[in-house]
Amino acid sequence: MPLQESGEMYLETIYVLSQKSPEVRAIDVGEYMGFSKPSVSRGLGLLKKEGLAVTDEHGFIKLTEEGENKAKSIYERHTVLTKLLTAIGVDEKTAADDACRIEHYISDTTFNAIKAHIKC
Amino acid sequence: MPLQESGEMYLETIYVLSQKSPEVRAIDVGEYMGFSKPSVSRGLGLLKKEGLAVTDEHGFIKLTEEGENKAKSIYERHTVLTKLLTAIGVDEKTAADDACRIEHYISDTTFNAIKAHIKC
DNA sequence: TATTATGGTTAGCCTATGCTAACTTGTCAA
DNA sequence: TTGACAAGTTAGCATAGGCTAACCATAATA
Repeated sequence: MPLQESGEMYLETIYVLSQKSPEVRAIDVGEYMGFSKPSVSRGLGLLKKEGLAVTDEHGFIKLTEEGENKAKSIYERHTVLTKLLTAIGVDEKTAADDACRIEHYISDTTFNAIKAHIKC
Repeated sequence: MPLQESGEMYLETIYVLSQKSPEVRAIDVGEYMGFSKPSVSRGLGLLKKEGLAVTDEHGFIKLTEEGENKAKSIYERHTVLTKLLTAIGVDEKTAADDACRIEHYISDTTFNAIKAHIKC
């Protein structure tokens, strides 16, 4: 099954948190996203079932190669969209918030067009 | 309750269809959206409960003033987003498809920025 | 050692929103 | 008049994805 918005958000959050510290726990993900422990537990379970994440013996969450690739591409969408929006005058915070929702819904075609456009 | 994506789509569809003909029936909405009759029936019921639509004695769907205003603003997002995407090189079809999803998720701030940007 | 705090899971509820099956109702033609 | 089709509704199923309550396990501390 392709990831839904929810799954993409968990993936992206794990990725972002692991940039700051490699020791990412479920509780950190929940805190960051404002979700309860059980929600994270299930969300994470789905990522594991899809082979996108694993937890090591200490309970730290690691993305698999596939998971990391997906997370990176989602995160790239996030940054590119944020750049596009700030470039046309949207404030930083709103741009990031909107990008965070939009990032799950644009096609590759559109994403590539935006990326090319921003480079100009 | 604020409308969800689903409700916005029903509203927009009714609006679009009533531009072509004022006699819009639930079955037409379902056909246009590719949804079953019961789905439309429920969706429409929600719009009625929110005071956004009514059905007349012949079963034709009419938007209330509030419903029409909302529908217009959603549709405007759709057209503006489509324009933005085609302007940066996305093909017509993809632009419309993506706009159709994104339109429900952008803030007023971002929308206004895009509108202003396009006018340049 | 016994208690408590922390982190994770399980069970089960709720809403949104799609679906099918089956019913109702109204119109129209044989 | 009756039978059939078209449109709409009702009942109930499924999935996604939040939540709380309650439980388990491990680690830290009195």
